[in-house]
Amino acid sequence: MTETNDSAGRALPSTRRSIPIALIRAREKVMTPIREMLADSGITEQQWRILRVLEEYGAQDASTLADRACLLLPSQTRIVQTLLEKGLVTRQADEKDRRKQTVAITDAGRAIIEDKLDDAKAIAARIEAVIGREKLTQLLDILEDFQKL
Amino acid sequence: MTETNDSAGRALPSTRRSIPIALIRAREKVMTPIREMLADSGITEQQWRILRVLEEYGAQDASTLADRACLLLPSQTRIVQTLLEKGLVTRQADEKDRRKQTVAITDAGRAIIEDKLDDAKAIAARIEAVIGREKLTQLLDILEDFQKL
DNA sequence: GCGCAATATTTGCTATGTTAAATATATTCT
DNA sequence: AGAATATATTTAACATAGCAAATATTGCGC
Repeated sequence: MTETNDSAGRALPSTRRSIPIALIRAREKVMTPIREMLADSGITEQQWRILRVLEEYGAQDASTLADRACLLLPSQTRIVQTLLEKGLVTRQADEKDRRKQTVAITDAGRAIIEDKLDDAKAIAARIEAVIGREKLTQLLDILEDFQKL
Repeated sequence: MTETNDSAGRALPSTRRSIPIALIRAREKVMTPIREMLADSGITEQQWRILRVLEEYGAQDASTLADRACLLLPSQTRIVQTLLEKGLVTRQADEKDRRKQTVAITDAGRAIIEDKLDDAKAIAARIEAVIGREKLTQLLDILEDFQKL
């Protein structure tokens, strides 16, 4: 028996089959065209995520937004600040609980999403064409399992 | 027909089934215990990747190292600089082509890997226990397909 | 109703990610 | 050989990631 990668062995699995590295590599490939798409709008990937979540779910407090956009709260705070300066979102304290900040997308923000809609869909379609719808579904399901960790 | 997520429709797929977001979320879950493992060594996740690659493949030039550790060259440069200061790697210009920088791990660097070996393997084992070996293999295979993008 | 623990968000600091420009060395072409 | 070009790496500049500490409110218990 060849024993190249026994988890009880002395060595760690090869970095070629490392889950963390594989996740980064795949993500890098997926994001490259998305960043290109956003470049001429002066919008970053994370700013785009926040706009998308706000459009999809409507106005919401900072914590919920950070969770949905998959950002840490400190990052979210700063990104929302730059989006405020760009006039793409609004932010105001909750009436009932003033600790909470409610963030909402503006028409200008919606306009950016609208503007990139076709490009974004083309990118998604290309991914599906290359990977295949079935594998993408499998992938999403497996990735969801990681939340159990 | 319900038409919740038609790629020819008006809207983008829900952020809940977004590949980029799913990849980040999964990665975050995987990395949390690894960061904890490394915290007391004062080593970051990326520094750990560089050490691991150097140990696995031996001394190599900067570009190869960056590619294998899945880092952009500018990041790699800075990280190697801090690893140099910590005495965990060495760096010297290639004799034949002085543009190239050859990076190698030191004994002190190897000692850190050695030190974390059991922890790292325990983390890997836990992931395999939760996700299952078969799904992990599927995952790695699907993620590899993304390189075709 | 005041003091105090709990909650929600922001700030500060260091390390990376990302892109573009700068450096340094090699190679090619004439 | 010398200029132009190509390659390898580093720097610079700005945005985000991640962690710890600071702020601001709220809710609770006495």
